[in-house]
Amino acid sequence: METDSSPSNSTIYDVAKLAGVSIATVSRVLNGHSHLKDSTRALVLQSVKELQFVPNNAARGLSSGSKRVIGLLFVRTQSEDFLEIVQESLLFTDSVIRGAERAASEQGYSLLLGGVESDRQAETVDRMISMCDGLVLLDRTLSDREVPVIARRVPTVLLAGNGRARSAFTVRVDNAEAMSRIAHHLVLEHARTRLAFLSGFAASPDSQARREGFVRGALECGAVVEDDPLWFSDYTSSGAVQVIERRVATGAPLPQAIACANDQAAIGAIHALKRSGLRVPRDVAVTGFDDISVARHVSPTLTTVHQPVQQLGTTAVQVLLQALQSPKRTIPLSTVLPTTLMLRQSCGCDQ
Amino acid sequence: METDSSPSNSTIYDVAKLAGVSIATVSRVLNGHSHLKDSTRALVLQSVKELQFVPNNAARGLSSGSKRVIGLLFVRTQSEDFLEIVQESLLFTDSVIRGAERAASEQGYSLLLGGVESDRQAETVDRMISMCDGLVLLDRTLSDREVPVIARRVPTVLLAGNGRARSAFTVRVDNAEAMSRIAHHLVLEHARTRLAFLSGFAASPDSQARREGFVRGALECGAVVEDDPLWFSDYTSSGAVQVIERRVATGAPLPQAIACANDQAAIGAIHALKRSGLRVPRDVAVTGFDDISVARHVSPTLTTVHQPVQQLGTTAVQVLLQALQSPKRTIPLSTVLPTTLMLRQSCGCDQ
DNA sequence: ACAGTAACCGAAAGCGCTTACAGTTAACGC
DNA sequence: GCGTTAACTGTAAGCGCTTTCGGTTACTGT
Repeated sequence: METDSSPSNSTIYDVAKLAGVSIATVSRVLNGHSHLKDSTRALVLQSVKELQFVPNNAARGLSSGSKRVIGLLFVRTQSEDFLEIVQESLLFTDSVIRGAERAASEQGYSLLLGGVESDRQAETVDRMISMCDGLVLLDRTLSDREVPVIARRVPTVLLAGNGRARSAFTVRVDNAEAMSRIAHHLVLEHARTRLAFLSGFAASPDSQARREGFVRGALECGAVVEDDPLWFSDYTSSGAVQVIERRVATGAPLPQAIACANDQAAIGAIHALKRSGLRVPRDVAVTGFDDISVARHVSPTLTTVHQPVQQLGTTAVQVLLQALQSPKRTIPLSTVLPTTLMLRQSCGCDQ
Repeated sequence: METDSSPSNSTIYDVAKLAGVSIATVSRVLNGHSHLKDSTRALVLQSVKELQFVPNNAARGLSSGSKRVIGLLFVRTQSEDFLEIVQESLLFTDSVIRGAERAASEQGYSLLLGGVESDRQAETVDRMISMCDGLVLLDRTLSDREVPVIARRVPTVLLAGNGRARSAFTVRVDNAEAMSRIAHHLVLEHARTRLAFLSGFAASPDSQARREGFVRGALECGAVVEDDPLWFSDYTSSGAVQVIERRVATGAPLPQAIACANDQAAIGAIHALKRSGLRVPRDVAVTGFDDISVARHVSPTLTTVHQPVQQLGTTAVQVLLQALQSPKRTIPLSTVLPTTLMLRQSCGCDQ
């Protein structure tokens, strides 16, 4: 039993003694119960202030069963090198954290951070479980196999998954729907009928959903999407440059519009197209996804899809807290947040 | 007493019963004590695995006095509007958070986030104190008056303060030293003798320290720094533009070099100078501070000072953990991390 | 064979709270 | 005046761990 290094803080007993009441009464005052004489309450509060008393949260948690902490698990990027994609995911995670922290704080909860590295996963997860009332998992932090195991042990919300998981609550944006809207826009507003989708990692659920939505949207308007493994890339600008160069080298006429899985790729694609002497959007329209901050500063400005990133975090926490506070009431298993189409120059709008 | 919503987790008693030992033995196994028969240890570990037992951290904290949580207090930006300066401080805080989380995790601690809004300060602070073994305070999260009060109640590390606080441990970069080096560089390498410093907020300790170091460095080399209230600004690009415009309007010959309190201001200054028909760095050299990501992409590329932001977070946590773990040993009250001069085009280097 | 010792383990006392339950008092109606 | 109720407050039993202290073995050496 090691003693606190700081001047040992006062306890509820000290407050009770000073106020001349029982600890039960102090506790009731602290927790805002009714049926307390105003004079008693005032007396207790006075003593609390005098002693600078702050209840010990560990004791509180132990006794009440609720620790008032929720945990956020995310992938901790290994190194500090600033590859584009790392930087991007960094911003995404950070914004989610901000949103989550705010939402938790609003309800008197705190947010505990758990960065997961591929090794020592289990350790971190166990630590988080032991400390939190519930968890928010960023997508792809844990493998699909593990999520249900966790979810069975502690209330869990999955963030930005593909929405298929039925083991935990899910909060996400509708990637497919957004891309479908882009397809419609390109076909119906800009009369592009030969299209292509530049994918991110083939294994990425986000990329898959975006592709799927785009193809569906295109078909709905009678357009076609090139189907060639050539179009699979890796979310980076340089990856996109390569794809465009190879595609140009085939000699076949290019599609009239290229939708990219994210903004970085779109920027790379535009760059490569220009270098091949093509005009964007006149010859080829290009769109992105994410609405990163430079999207409105490149030339042409980039048409893309804006995700409410902070709100994803906020909503995840709100769903989790609801689940914690009313386990009985059924809460929708999946929450979908709306995206916003940012129509700018690269699709042909806003010239 | 509310019951856990999830299938009530097993306790140390369950493990003990299953293994046929006492809870004391289980506890000892869990905490890696010696003097345990190997067979007993194995038996207990087997039971732990079987029951998926994870010790309740609240109970642990209550009993041992150490919660294995450290808290990070930062200013929560109010709105989601992305003013330049907000964006920048956002990145700074986020990087610190990343660094702190990593360092905490490495020692088996978790990081608890506490975003402070101007109202409801006390509430957040109390919550953090009640949950954490120690706190890291980002600079200017709390007023100077409050820091000592907190520090007296719980071990505290101040991040990026001016190093004057003697009430708590401090981790920071040496703003003054870095700016002094810049002054030396401008004078000795580029032969600029008439200089100016474009300040941030007048009240900002960072800005003050940077100005002080710059002036000192300039004097050391026999150069002079313009001393005119005109040069006080607000860390923003537009603020810097105004300053330059007013300064140009005076008709007096401009200084040969302008050191700015941060990169945003430097970028604004360069913009304004160019618009007035001046060449950077030929006519006027300009430098920044922070090394934001666009610094290497503007034209001319920006000479500036790079801070090890993640490492600030990491170091703060390490100092705090040392203080927690060995309260007896004296730990240096102030830790100063080195900065790196990024010499690029805007000072005249690297043409 | 027996004290002495080391190695190992269990009993039990808390850590600082919350809350069920059991008072105690004051006010009220008849 | 006496039961009845409402409004308060106190007593005490835990919550699930860690750790002190002491007890039980199982070896030593003689």
